[in-house]
Amino acid sequence: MLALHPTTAVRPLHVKNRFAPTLHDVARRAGVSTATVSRVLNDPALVTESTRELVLGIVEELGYTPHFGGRALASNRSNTIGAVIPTMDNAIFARGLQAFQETLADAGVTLLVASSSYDDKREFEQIRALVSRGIDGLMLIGAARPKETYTFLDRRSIPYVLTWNYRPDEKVCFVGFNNRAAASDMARTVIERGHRHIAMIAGITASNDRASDRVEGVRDALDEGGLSGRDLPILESVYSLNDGRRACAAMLERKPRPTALICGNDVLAVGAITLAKSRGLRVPEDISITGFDDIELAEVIEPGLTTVHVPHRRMGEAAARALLAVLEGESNGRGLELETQIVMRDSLASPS
Amino acid sequence: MLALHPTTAVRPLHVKNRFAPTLHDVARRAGVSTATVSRVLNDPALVTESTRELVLGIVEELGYTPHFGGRALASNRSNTIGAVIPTMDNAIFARGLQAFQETLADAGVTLLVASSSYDDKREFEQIRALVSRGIDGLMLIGAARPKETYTFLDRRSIPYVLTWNYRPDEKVCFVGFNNRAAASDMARTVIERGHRHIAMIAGITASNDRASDRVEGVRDALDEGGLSGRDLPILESVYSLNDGRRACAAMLERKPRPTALICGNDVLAVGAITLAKSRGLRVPEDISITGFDDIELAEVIEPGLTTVHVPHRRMGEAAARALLAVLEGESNGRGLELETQIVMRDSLASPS
DNA sequence: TGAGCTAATGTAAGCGTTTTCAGAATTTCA
DNA sequence: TGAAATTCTGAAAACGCTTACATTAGCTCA
Repeated sequence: MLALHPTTAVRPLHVKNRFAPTLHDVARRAGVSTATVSRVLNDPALVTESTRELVLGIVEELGYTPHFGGRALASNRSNTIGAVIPTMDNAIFARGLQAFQETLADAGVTLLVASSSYDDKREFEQIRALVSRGIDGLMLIGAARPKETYTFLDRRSIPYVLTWNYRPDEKVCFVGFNNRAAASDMARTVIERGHRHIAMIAGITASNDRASDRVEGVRDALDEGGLSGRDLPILESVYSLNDGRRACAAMLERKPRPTALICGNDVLAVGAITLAKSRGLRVPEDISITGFDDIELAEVIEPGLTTVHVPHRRMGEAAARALLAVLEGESNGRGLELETQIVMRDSLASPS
Repeated sequence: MLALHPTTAVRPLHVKNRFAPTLHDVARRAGVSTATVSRVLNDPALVTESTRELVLGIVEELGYTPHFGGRALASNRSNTIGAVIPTMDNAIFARGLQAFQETLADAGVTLLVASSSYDDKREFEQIRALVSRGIDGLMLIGAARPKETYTFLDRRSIPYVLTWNYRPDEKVCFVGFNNRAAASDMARTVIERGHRHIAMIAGITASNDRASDRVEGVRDALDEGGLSGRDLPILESVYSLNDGRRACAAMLERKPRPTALICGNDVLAVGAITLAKSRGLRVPEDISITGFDDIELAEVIEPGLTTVHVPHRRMGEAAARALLAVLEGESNGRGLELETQIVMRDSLASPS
């Protein structure tokens, strides 16, 4: 057997489902055919009330649960939708995903979640795993991934929705918000406050269109405001408080010191705020700091974080509905753009 | 590349999907039998090198992915483990779950996640859905659920692990920490600081053994410290900042006003801190507040939250390993108790 | 009454895999 | 060299379910 994966090579010893009753068991016990039992379960209207009750009783008594494999095989339908997110350990995805799942559950559709650890190859593997499980549709985060991934999906004709971003000019089905425009708005607000020395701490932009679009958005605003977008000092940083602190520390070394720090997400911004304060700087008097996402942290930190509010729950719901519509055959597959909103708290002010 | 274009995307409900290549397609193209292709994929050593390479080439060329349903049906095995958590939108579960999934992925096992919205019935439904998908094992949060759920799992002989709690005297397989003892430690620490007027804001204890064990732990410590555990003022509250604020406001009305507020989790504690501050109280000088979990928020709030640190990632990993061990038949199914630790920050001090 | 409906149920053919068993090809060794 | 042992490979039978089609039962109405 495979030496590479010794753990999987060893087959489970216990004999599974030895006691799992089958459709056939139910049918025999009820004295009807398997077809009838199947109908009771899938399309009860086709069956007389008395038979239905009889069968349901037996189902209950035996604790019967349909075997998904058999069902998927026979019907080529799974009532299942998949989602691949970069990581579960991130408040941003969690909220939207929870809403996505709730909307799906209300429609009787099961959600399977997998995570890619921000790795294109891993994402592809996970997509394959989901597809092989017969998912009827797929939700993905953002648009940046290898062409092969899309080719695979198209070849299998799996409908998919891209979320957490919206790009007006692309033909893919986005259900999300315009990261570039939103970041641009935020930067414009900063510029309007009178800041001229602006720096940015961005998320990692490789394979991450949300992060890179936010960078572009900030550059757009700078250019527009008569500052050079190309010369914007940028540091890319992993999504964690400590990395936000580190990046902020580096930015504070610059001469002249930036009077405003635009951060690619709230976690980085909060990290930056805590570092600035620990260095004896007052926020926003000595340095303004802005975020993006509006997670819980933004409201709790002192000073309150001025940031871009993203309607995560609404986005999750809308993505679910878009996918459900396609499955019902009642969608033209057009996407949906959601509005973001700048939340003014206390971390942004005019430079003194 | 219209993702949701109806003509290509919608699989008419009764028409078989003509796009996915099957084992048979691969076999025919390679000029071998389906048995050989299956062997190439599952047990390559059984096949001559030349045949193997030929087949693998075709697999690649066709973009073949085995159909999970067929496989599950034929082999009665799925290399899949399920998890049902109360909600995805909660930092506490997210971190442990991510670690759980990573450990599983390293072993070539897929994780299916479902969420129950803290509802016993819904949890049972989700478990059924997972079981019908042929999961080989299951992870659940806590121990409090109807007997029927356990009966069902036992009848199906699905091995399961209970996490986020550990109860020394029960013979179920727990991989977690002793909530009761940890809460007791925290309360003892508070008492040792000299507090006599202590109140508690707990999570909702119904169907939630973590929350109720924490309450019991605090009561234990009070009794032990010569204060009456039975008389502990308690408010139960949903997991959210605002509900924490509301509960704290109510507690501040009490005469005499508590000098210490023990909270069942960090979110409630942070909510309580922000409310206390907004009422002009100083924390910890006027009122001490403690939490439980040690999420990111605890480190960022001012003052830093004194709380119980839970090794979420280690717990997720350990739970995964425990389950994997059972699947390989090399485990007696005994659990594992992890240590928690009190993290002293600044929100706890002696009463003035 | 019975022809002609409709409604309810049954029969049986797959769906895509794995796996047992048997046969073919190759190697070994007396 | 030929029989026996050893590899490979293929045919075909499951696995649990859905569903097209066939059949039967229960009506209506002339």
